[in-house]
Amino acid sequence: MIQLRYSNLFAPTLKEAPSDAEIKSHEYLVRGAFIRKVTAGVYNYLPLGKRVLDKIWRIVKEEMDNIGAQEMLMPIIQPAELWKITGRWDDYGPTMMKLHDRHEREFTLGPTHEEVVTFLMKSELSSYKQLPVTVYQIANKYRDELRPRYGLLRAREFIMKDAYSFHSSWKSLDEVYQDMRKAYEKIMERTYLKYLVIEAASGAIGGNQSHEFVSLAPIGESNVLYCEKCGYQASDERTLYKGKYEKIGMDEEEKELERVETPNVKTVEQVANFLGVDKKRIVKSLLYVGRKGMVMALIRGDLELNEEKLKEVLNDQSLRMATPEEVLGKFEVPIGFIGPVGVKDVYIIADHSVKYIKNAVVGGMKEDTHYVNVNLNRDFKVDEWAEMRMVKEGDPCPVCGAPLKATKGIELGHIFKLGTKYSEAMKAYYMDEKGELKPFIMGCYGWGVSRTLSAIVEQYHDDKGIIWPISVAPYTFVVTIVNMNKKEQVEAGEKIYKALLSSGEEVLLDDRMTTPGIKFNDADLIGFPIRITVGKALKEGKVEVKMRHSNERIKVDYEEDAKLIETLKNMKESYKPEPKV
RNA sequence: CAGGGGGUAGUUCAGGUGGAAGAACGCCGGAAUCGGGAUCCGGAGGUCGCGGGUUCAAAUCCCGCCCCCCUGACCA
Repeated sequence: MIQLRYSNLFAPTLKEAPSDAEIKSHEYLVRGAFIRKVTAGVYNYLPLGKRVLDKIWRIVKEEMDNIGAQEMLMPIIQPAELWKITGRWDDYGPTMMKLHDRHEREFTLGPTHEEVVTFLMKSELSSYKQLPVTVYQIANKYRDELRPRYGLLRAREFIMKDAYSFHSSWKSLDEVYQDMRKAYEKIMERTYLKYLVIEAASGAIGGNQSHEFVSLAPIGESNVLYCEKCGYQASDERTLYKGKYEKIGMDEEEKELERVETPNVKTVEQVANFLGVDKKRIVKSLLYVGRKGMVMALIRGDLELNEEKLKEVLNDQSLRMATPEEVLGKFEVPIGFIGPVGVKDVYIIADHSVKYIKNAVVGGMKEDTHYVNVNLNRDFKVDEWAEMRMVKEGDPCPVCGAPLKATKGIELGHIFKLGTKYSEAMKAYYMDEKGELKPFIMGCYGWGVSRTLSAIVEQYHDDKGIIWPISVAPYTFVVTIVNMNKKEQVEAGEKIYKALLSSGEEVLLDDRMTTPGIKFNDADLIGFPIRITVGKALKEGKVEVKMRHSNERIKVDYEEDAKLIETLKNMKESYKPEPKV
């Protein structure tokens, strides 16, 4: 039996919140001695944090093993060549931590492993008889986040479980996809997280499908739209607009095109105020840079453009907004005054909302001017129409039309049917029954393991600290000896501690030579589910047992081990903290 | 990357018009205590982010760099 007493535990708790903690999970994980920052977005896991991490790790591992996924380990350092084959050296580019060796060969610290695993399978699998195969790993990942924050939530180094499956049929992929879905639901249940499974696909295109597993939290960075009427749940980025298009001035006569002075009036808001028109009458012109050059995207002034949709429509993940300098270089017009009128050599793509605006307002293509009374086809042309708006709360549900509701969450899991994107790019083929070479059909499945710690703390805490669900608690019980100078308290504490240990429970004995207040506050902060207080009640032959979540306290006889253990196990059974959401 | 704030003890922070480095908490030793970070006495602990400059003298002024934090994410 391994014994570790609190007096020997490396758990430096903090009374004050660290100055950079903005959210409770970050504050409590640091104060409770679970983690310590090394540098922005990079953390040490202290012994308590490692214990919690191990529990989550084990849950994830067990659920993967249960569905027949095989654990392996892939390298953190990956050569640039692999990423150049799939084009992601540029697509993923800025988010990757890049480095080079002494010979100036380029590498990345892997943000994910599709390239590596596909390359592996390309060399090692050659026949349909060897398929399907699902492999996974739980390992460090690296992303050079624009701005790391929120402790483990948006970190630059983090621990992720990533699984990859290889198939010779879509049906087989679908089976593993469904298995993964169930496994993820089990992980959510075993960590007691309140969650939603949301559609992350923009439509049923060629069997491509994707779901996110989102742990609910107001501070979450995923925006979820859901429909109370039909049960539709999806990320806002992927929700299609299927509502009506408002007609703006469509009953008016087409007026004569006119260029007006709008000194220093740039944003839609400013233009609307300055000219005294509705924002809906303005056509917003956004310039993007992609693989095939520049693209101008148009959308009604009051709407937001959904970049994900644009990238998908144009099939170009490298798409990004042009910089002000690039805009100036292209049109010799500063941002704020560009528009589609007179544009010739730039591809123009427009949201359907633009179709229904007559006598619109657009940038004047000359500093400090705008065009008014602009009309489609007469004054500008559109090369392609698409649905590209960011759907918001209140917009109609794409399935049933009822108004959508919005909520926020933390993305923990993401499962994706990749299809043959990577296998084709990397020429990873197997031979089928007919002797033909076919690209592997693939799926990939991620789970943010380190991030799960934060997600749990976000849902399970109060103003004193963390309230761990037992399945992930660093220890289930803490035995608190109130007065270390009283021999009988020390003896009773030891006795209970050893009895719990030998009955297979995870327990920590707080034998520190310090005041009770410190012990109680640390216990609450760290969040042990059940505290056994060995103190003044000992005179009556009793110890006090306190539940962290409910504050319920009972006194129990401690003399008889068997009975005490039974009582404690019963209390453990009844320990059910409520998620805060 | 842009804009703003900051870097002084383990932590949270004062100090800043140039003139002997501070508080609280924590830590160490001791006393008295022992059911909610309690009290008293004594003590240790700093390259004031790094480098350069100005000066008799720099934490303080100037220049360069690094790091951290906040806001934003080019929505024209």
